[in-house]
Amino acid sequence: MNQKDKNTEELILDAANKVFIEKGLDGTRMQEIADEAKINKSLLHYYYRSKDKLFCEVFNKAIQKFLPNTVKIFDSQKTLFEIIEIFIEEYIGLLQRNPFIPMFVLHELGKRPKKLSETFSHLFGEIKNNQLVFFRNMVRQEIAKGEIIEIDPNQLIVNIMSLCIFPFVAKPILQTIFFDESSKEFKKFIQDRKKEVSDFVINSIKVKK
Amino acid sequence: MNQKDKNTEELILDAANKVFIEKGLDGTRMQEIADEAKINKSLLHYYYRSKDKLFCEVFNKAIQKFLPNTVKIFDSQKTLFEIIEIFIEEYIGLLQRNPFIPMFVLHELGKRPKKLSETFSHLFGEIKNNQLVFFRNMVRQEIAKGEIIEIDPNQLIVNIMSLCIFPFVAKPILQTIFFDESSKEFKKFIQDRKKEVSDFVINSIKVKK
DNA sequence: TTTTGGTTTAACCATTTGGTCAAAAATAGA
DNA sequence: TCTATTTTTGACCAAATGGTTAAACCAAAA
Repeated sequence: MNQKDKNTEELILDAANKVFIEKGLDGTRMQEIADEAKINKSLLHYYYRSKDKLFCEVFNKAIQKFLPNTVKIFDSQKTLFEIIEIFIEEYIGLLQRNPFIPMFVLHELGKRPKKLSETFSHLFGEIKNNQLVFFRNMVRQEIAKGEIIEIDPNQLIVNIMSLCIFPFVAKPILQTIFFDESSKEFKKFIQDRKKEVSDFVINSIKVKK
Repeated sequence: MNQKDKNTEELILDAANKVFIEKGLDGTRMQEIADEAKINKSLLHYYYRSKDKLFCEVFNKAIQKFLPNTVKIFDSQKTLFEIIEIFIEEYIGLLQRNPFIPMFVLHELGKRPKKLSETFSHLFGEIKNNQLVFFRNMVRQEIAKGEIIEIDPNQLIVNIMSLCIFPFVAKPILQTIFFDESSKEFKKFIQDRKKEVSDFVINSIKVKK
């Protein structure tokens, strides 16, 4: 759908998405969203009532993208290593397409952890009770089979998430220190990580026979 | 030095430190800093001229804490594995004592990458030209000696930094999903990571003979 | 005690900001 | 075409915000 064909409501949401994710809730001015959408500021309130309501729409979309959608990947037919490989490749790919979402979501959650955690608890619940349980069981099975070393499944999951997400959160500092501000080299570095991280993790937990 | 014995200038800096790091530049009100320091708002301008100047003082202190001080650790007498072990233990310890610094520094850098990167380029330069060179050479030597597997030193460094820093940036979401909002369990999880991350990294790169 | 210097305060200011409202414009239905 | 409904606009508002200033305060020197 072309930007021109979209109705005002969608134009606003797109603009709000861009500005909020770039500048955060506190750093965003309603006027700036209106300018970005090329519409009158009053329309923001006409369609979304308040800044906070509009923010919630944006945050909701963002956190749904950010939370890994593992339903398709977590498949009992695949080995643990296959699952890890596919997950890392797909999740880094998702972040390549949405590089600012991690900082946006994590920063807003950090500023208002209680309120936002409660509002979106249903999303976390689904992960906690389904996806995490599946993965933890799989890890424990592989440990029992002697395929991987003893490791706390939670630590393993956080390790994998850290390795995928952190470079996007730290992009400016990494680009300065490692790549002399070259965003091209940084992008290549990220692209390489799809394989690097996968190898790094599997190499660490695999039992060599 | 007791808080009561400090002079106004220090009281302000302490208060600014707390509020800025908690709420970020945009989320911070000058009045809130004054309240925190229990002094009149005009004194903020009397001692620090403007919000931006005060912010710079706070950010400068924060980024200096955040950038790993490896001078003492990077010692040619130690093995690479020793260096990695000590670094991870000490750096996670530093973050335990300053848990909000990573999000603060990375978020502000993300919002104004050009301005802040330029202002603090001297700090980055020192790391780039000394500490990183030392570590990269050490990694290449160990690869040549067959002690560790082939790996891009930059990827290894980013892996280590990711594993140390990310849990602090993602604290609220991790605490919700993994530990049912129990900050006690989260703290134990972090404490355990001092050894977990170290093992995870070394296990991944060590050549088994 | 008086003077002098830095320090602290309250009142004040200009601008910004989220938000409202009534009227105008556009659209759809009869 | 005329009417009813929805959409859009610009003027406006109250509160908040960073910042200024003149006067008050206070401790130390003369």
